[in-house]
Amino acid sequence: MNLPATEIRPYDPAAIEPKWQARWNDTRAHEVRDDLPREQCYYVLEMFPYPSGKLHMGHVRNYSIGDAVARYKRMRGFHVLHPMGWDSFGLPAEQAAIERGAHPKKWTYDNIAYMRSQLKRMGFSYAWSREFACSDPGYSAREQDIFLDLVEKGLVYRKSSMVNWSTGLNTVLANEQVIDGKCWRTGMPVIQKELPQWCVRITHYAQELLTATYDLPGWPDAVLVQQRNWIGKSEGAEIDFPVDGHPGEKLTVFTTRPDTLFGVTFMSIAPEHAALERIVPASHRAAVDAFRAEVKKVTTHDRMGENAEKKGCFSGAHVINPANGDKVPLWLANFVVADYGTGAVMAVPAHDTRDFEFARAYGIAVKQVIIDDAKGVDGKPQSALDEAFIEVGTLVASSQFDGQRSDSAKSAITQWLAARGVARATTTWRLRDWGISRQRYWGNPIPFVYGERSGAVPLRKQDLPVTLPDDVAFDGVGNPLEKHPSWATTGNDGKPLTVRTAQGPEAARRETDTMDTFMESSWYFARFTCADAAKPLDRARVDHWLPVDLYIGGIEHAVLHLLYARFFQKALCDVGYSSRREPFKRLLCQGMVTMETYSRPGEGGKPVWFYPDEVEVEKDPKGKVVSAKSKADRRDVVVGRVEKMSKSKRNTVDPQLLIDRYGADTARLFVLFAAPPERDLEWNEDGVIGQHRFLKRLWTLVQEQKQRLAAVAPYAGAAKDVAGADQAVVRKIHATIKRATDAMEKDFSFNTTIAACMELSNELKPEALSPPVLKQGLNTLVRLLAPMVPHICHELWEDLGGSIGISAASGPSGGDLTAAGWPSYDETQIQTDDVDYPVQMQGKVRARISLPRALTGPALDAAVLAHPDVVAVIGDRPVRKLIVVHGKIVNLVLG
RNA sequence: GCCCGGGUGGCGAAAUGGCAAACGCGCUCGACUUAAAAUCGAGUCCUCGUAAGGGGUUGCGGGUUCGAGUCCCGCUCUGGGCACCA
Repeated sequence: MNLPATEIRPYDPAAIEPKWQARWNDTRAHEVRDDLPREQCYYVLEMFPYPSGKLHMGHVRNYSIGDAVARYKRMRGFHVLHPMGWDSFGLPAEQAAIERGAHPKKWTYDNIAYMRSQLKRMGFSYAWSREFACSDPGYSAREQDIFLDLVEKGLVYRKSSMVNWSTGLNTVLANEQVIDGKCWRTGMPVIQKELPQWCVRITHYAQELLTATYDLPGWPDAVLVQQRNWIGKSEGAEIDFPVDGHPGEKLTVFTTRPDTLFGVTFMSIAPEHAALERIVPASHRAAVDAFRAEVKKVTTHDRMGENAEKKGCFSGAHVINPANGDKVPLWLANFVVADYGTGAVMAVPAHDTRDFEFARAYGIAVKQVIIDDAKGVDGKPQSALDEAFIEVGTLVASSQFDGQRSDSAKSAITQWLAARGVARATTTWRLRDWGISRQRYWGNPIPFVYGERSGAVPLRKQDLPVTLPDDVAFDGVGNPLEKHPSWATTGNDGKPLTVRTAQGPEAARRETDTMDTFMESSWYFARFTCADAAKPLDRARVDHWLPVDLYIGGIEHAVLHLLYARFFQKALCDVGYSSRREPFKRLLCQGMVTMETYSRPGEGGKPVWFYPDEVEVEKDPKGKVVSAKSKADRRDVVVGRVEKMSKSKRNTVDPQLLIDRYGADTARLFVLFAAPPERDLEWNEDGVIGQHRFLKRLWTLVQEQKQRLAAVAPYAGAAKDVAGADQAVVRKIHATIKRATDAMEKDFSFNTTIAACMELSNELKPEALSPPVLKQGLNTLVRLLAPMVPHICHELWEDLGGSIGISAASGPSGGDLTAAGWPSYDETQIQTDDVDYPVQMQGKVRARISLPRALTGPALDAAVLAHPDVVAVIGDRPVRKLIVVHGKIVNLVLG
């Protein structure tokens, strides 16, 4: 009894989506209290965005995943904390100021306003009352408080050191921000420069950061492994080598292979090493100075990158091997890193690949002291090595250690030297302290001042916050704060800035560097638990909500943000703000949204990028782009590789177009359906139409049936009490709920959840079903889809009378969809009475037989063998083996 | 070089060791329409065959198993991370 098409309300997302968004907003539907039992609470968080202008596809994917989880958990009866904010300090704001004169603050907050409206238009269920931006005084000022707490705890120090200097940004970068020797933002070269820096002592937590990675079962292994590699613990020994002809002078090396000590034939040392001043003889001074100058000229990448040439220079000095008294030459080497280990390395060409190459190049002796066990131990070294032997073996030519295996000899040799006071067992870390000084305006000021005579002094908490001046000029060179006429020298009271000393007030100048923006993202998840607190953090609420139950974001943050955040949380504990030492219990790393890039070489080799809609592409039959032309001038552009969508490379697709055309629900459904969350998603929106059709079909079906179903109670009985299509659909309903629930609980495979819902939808044929079963089917679909496509589901739930049907798994009952809850299923309702067993022989299905599910064991075996179709397959051959897997399959092995 | 992923139709992808290709896109045919769009129905891995039906197929080569896309060994291609780190 379908109604005439003209009377059916068409599916109009532009009408129903704003309607529900307004209702959620007006009823503060997604706010949450902080005082409910923790086991009933759930904290789900997506990495907050940098307000770059507008949402991109990666955001839409990230937040659609998070919102589906948040809404699902609410339907399961949890009190869900699902907040959103803005990582709003950062370089692009300043670039905008330089390029088009927009003030960073205005540019940033305009972007936030627009992006907030986009998030609301997507219908994401955030607790908006907790929203903040990192550049808000309420956040940045409290971060300054925390900074002073860290200072007091000894976790911040000032150090002059070689830093990564971005020639593009005129600022310092952390190691993590240097990619292939280039700036991670601009791609411009990074050089080494000596500069005073504020450093945060992340290395203090190196061991804990490492150990705890073995106790984070909710994190993907790939991320944990990356963090372990980054922390880079290596155990070995420091060994002192006296310098020949300089009594009292020694050079200390760090090695992980003390077992090879008797094979040392030279020592290599970093060109920057301070001891060189004292020990290089006059005869070699000029050569050494020339070498050092040459090394200093090139960038770290050119000096030590994968294609860098190994270069060395003999220092003229010799050192004495403490194990055997050998006098070996000291070489400067460009590949020795000054700030790892001790900046000097004992070189064993026979047992180290790099030393071997260096020895070959400079004609230095190779002395073998470890013999490959596999080649037989005859107590003599092989005549000549053609490559370094770096495996475990047996020691030779090593005095009293001859015959020991190299793994046990490590500690034996270390102890022997330690007893003489010339070596110590040591652990060295790859992880360095985090330099946070940035020569930039749009960041959080570092709350220090420099007294004229007394040097760096932290501000007192009552003198905080340090606020940025608004009247600054941007010309793209250096730090605008430094060039401001008065800011650095004026106190909060407007008077000249001073520090107190025993001798009275002393004129002072503010630190003009600002903090690395990774500082802000290192504790925002904690601030969301108590965004209204007067203190930086309210310990009770932080401990109530942390650790975040599920944190969702891009895999590209595996070592940057995710390591800093773990460190910061530990530091916050140690200054008293929390007792939860790990911030994120479970981590879901969504794959990147990728797309081809289009470019042309521009001035100075810097490419000029094109947006996808500025080019016309030609595809091969597989859909791969083979060539492209600019629409503007009809000339070819270079089709680059498929990579992460990013504004700088312009390979972005604006999600707003999708929303405007199909609505937020379709956009959400599509990004969830296109691939499982952790897989990279090469953008192609050909499939969007399928998701839109599905929603439209569901909509139309409900509109057509709602009057017929108005007074009908959904079927709530067992499958066996109905027949035919009804019975099949009841089973399907339970099976679908099971699949959807498993996906939500186990692996967030929304793509298969959606597929399961489509299958159920395809079976809901009104003319074949009784009204109660049809209503149960529609109710179930609406509830299962609600976390992913909330607007249409709320609307349809109303159309269906808001009734409940299958009992809610948990949570209160009522007419509201969220309160109605997630449907539960009954495993026994899924199974049919008979099982269709495929009968397999030699890997091929030869027959299909139907037998009662109740049959098991020997009775089932007998029934299989007696079945006429099986008898026919067997023929007159003997049955060597019969495997019957109950409920699954039959396999015959014939003679 | 080392450490992680991944390789399944024309495409996005499914598949607790148990009937490979569910679901969707695209495509073909049909219905509705003056027509188009929208919508609905049927078909769509390859191959032999008019058909019924047969054979083959998850990057390559081996192995374990009654049974392998799935587990093990070796290779290969590919994406990502780390890297003269002593």
